[in-house]
Amino acid sequence: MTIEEKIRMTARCLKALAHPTRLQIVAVLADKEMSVQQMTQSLNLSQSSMSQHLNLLKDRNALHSRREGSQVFYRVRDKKILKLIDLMHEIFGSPKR
Amino acid sequence: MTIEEKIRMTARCLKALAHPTRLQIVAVLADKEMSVQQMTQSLNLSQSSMSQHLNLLKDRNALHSRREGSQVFYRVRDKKILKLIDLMHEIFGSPKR
DNA sequence: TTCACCAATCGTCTTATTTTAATATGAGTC
DNA sequence: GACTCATATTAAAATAAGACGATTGGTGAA
Repeated sequence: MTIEEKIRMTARCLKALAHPTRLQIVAVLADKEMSVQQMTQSLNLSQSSMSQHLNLLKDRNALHSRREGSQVFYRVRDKKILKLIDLMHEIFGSPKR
Repeated sequence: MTIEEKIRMTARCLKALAHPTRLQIVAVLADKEMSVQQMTQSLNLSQSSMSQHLNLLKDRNALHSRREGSQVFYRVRDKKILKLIDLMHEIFGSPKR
């Protein structure tokens, strides 16, 4: 993997987290797994949108999914992601405007 | 600041880093400051684009700038940002595809 | 197999982001 | 002031991302 590829890759993954809804998803999944419909309700978003966000996060290796019957449960794949978000708050904690 | 605002704020700052060019900028500025033209050359980008990316990063508190005569030098405002990027690599290091 | 339920995908509309070219500002020199 | 070089700003066009309804797919129950 060239350095350019690595950079594109990292940007791609950052982008996955760089959306309010997806940050909320990760926050909600911080300590438990949830089904798509549970999240659809609790974050008040259409099922379609929710599914797309979840799929994106999964594709970028942020989430893991598990099917149980007709439901699909998602959870955070790596707790380090939560650490990353904390670090974000720490760095950009005091808003400029 | 409500929790929703905090989340929007964090997403906003993550978005600032979630672009290949801006990641490169931060990487290049990791250990030194550089003028706009130096970066324009070394990253092979138009002056206008570079200026806009730099301004975005500055607006999000990621960079700091200093004018010296007709030139403007940029540097990373907070070394923690570099830590953040390292953590990114660590988490998303092994690409899925 | 048919139905009901949950999730994923598709098509489209809307909105946001990025790039480019053109123009403007600002500093230093003559 | 006029001129040059370095940055910044603006406006337009190109591209990417997001939302939502409708459709499709998969699962289990009757």
